[in-house]
Amino acid sequence: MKRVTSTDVARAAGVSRATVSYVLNDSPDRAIPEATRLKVLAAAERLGYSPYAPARMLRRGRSDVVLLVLPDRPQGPVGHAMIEQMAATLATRGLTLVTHLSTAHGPGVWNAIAPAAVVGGMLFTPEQTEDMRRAGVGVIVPSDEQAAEVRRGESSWSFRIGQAQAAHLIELGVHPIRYALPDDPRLQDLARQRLAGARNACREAGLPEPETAVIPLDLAEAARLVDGWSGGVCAFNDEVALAVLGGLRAHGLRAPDDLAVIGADDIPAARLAAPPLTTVTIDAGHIGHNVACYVIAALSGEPPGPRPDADTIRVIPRASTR
Amino acid sequence: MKRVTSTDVARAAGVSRATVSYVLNDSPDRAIPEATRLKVLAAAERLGYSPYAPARMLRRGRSDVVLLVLPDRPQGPVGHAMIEQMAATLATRGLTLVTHLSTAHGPGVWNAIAPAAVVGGMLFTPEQTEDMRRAGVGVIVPSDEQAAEVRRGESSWSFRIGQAQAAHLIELGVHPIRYALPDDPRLQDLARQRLAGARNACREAGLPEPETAVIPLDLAEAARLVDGWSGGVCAFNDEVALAVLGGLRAHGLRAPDDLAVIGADDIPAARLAAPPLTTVTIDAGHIGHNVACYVIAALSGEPPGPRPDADTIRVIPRASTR
DNA sequence: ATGAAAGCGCTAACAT
DNA sequence: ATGTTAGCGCTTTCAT
Repeated sequence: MKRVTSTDVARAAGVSRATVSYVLNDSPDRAIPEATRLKVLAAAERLGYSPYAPARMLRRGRSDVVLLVLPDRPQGPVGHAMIEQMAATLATRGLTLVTHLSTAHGPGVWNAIAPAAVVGGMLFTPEQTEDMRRAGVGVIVPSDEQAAEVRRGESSWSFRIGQAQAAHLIELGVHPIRYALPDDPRLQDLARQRLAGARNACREAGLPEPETAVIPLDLAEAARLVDGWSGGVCAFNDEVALAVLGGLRAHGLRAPDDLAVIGADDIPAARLAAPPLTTVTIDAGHIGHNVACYVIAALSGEPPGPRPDADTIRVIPRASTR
Repeated sequence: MKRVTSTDVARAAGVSRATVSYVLNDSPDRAIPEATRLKVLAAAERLGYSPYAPARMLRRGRSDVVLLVLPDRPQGPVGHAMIEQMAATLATRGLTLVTHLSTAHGPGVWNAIAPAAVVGGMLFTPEQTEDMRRAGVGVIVPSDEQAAEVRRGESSWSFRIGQAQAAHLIELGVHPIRYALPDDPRLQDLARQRLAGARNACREAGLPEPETAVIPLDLAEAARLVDGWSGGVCAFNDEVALAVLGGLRAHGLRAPDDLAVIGADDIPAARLAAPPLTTVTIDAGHIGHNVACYVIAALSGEPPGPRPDADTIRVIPRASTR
């Protein structure tokens, strides 16, 4: 299978390679008569020509690819919607989004695809950042400053999810408040951030720190662990919340009377649980769009736009609280 | 931010660019004395050199990137494990896996990254295949023959999942058997295949075709729709199954006594449901590994290996049947 | 209005 | 054992 090059198109159209390039990129300040234009376009179409990306990149010194590096954990519907919206927004500027799981097999992906920008679904190590810089990546998200904010626990969406959960329980006057952690090692980073948010909400309300417990996704174990609990519990996510609900059921108890339970992420199973699970959700599309806009701005050297609004997080009250 | 090139390394090491290239790719049948080798390696390390992918691709005429194109629907834990394992296996051969959502914003991704192979999480249109060929993609999965098999409903894993569900119910002597479909439009293709598998199992057992019903992920709706059902139901996936279970509960009925329910995918919520949900699961790691091996073989021009074994699909019996 | 030619960074065939 | 050199396919400056 031989590659069709711009030379082929030039020959077929009876013009030079330069002219082909001008037409196909419709270069500004270039006067091409309609006749030639059409000839070239027709030839390109007929031959099924598409410029070879590596050569184009090499010459122009930049790429139209944005790389999203995801942490090694399944993306639920939220993550999916985020990626989808991000890709859509980037596409409006001719940018293509590809993703990669960050299990770090082999060396950095950025070397393999030389993207214009890299967006992290998590924080990067300084070595990684350095490596990306050397690979010629122009824009890195989160930037050093953004990463620092997250590390200080001031800004991440995860933090605010934890906050919203606890705030909801506090508003309901539930007490004491506990925090149920996942046992999956891949979720520990996220859990730390969400927990920090919940702690913060308690502190601000003048309440004691929530007690924490690791709840595996196993009915028998969960039942054992929730024995004697009362008040309310913020679960790391909906799955952990379902485990708590199940543990409760095993004792013949139920939410919210015996224990108020709030989850996070609003997975489909949440609304179908017994009882339906109160949860916290995040406007994934909005976030995806925002990130994409940030990348686009940064790539064109513009100053970073305003921070995304705070109203992307919402409690969805259902029967497991209230 | 200036790019570090092999010229810089050559200068720093006091050798030619060719030597640098030889050392870094440790080219076979090239005798490089240890002394030079170390000098070059040290210089490269110190300067933080990494070869520029586009230039390398241009010269070698091939890429080390494999592109996985996913259909526009959230990947559960199964999809995630599959991708993860596939990436791991590919990495052992120096191949990097990147993924892309196939919502077809803009033109094909393959033009943007010129991958060595493209693997589809779904079928490609003939136009897409043609486009990929022209973009120089060497290996395409599914191949035309594989795609034809899937279209004939003979081979896809989805088909076999449906089959396994119905077979389990049949073995239990449950009757009649229904099939519960999802209402998410993004799942219709998959649903068709799984349903076909269930139909096939019924036919082979000499049973009538299962009646179908679309069950939205909403308790009230589900309750209305399952009213009067008896026997057993194969749900498209665990979420639909949870809706059925919820609908049953609303009538004060329960599985398996009033209706046997079997799901698919074994999402975490399945084992936490009331009652715990019988489901069908697939050995994602095994599949990911197989696909990767197929790609590796095809890239080296070898004949395609043997078909993956059939034992990657398993019923996990829990309380909602039996 | 169009073409000729240089060169992006890299590898590999061919010297030396 | 190492260096010289010719492109890979593309865009773009400069000439015509």
